[in-house]
Amino acid sequence: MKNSQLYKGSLNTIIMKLLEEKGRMYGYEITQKVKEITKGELNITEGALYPALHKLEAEGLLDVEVEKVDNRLRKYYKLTEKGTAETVNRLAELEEFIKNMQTIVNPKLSY
Amino acid sequence: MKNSQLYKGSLNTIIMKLLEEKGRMYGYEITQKVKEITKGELNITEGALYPALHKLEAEGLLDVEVEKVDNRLRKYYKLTEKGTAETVNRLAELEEFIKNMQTIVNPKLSY
DNA sequence: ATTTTATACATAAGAAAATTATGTATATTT
DNA sequence: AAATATACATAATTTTCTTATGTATAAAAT
Repeated sequence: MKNSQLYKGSLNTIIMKLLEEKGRMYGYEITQKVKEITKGELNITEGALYPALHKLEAEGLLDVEVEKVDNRLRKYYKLTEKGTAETVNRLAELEEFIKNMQTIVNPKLSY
Repeated sequence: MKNSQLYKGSLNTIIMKLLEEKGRMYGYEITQKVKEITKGELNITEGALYPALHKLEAEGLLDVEVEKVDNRLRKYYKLTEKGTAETVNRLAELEEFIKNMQTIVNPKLSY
């Protein structure tokens, strides 16, 4: 894994944003999608992903539906109403975060 | 503290970038500068800052000079040669990270 | 035909990085 | 005189992740 520690704390936001966009996804699908989007730069580990999904579900932000496809189990996750509302906040936070970090990296461009 | 969890993992990069820019800074000054830059959004806690500075120093990325100003102690930190070189890498990682996160938030703008 | 890789879930042990709480001390403001 | 600001520090705990391991089926490669 060549993930820099910068990604720490961003996993929940990433999951929620993808679910907002795609409607529903299963765990493995999320890891592949993120790998694709980041051109292989961010590889979400299973040890991080599954506990994160379980926690979001426990918090009432995600709903899960189990399906069997090709004789293999899939757990499809989607945002609850509460999760959808919270996603708005998380994305606003992310945009602020990006803006702030850009200001730190390149203070000249910030006005 | 209203810090979102997104900032987790970015403290070292923030410290190093500020030191690259200002030459040398002391701990408290760093917290104030970051608060100013982010318009109060990011408040670095002392419990995070001081251990981080000590670790960067132990890794040979920072040098420290103790000074007494107005009868109060200040520990001025600056990048070592190794630290300056490493800062280049960290900033490149940060730019990649920001790019990737932007792609996730706004997939339409990414091509 | 058998081994490896891919798909698909899960959890436990440990590490890393933060929060929260607490402590010391001086200077300034209310 | 009390509260806030400046300036450092660390210990206990929590959060989040990595690493390692486990189960099981399907597809691809040797």
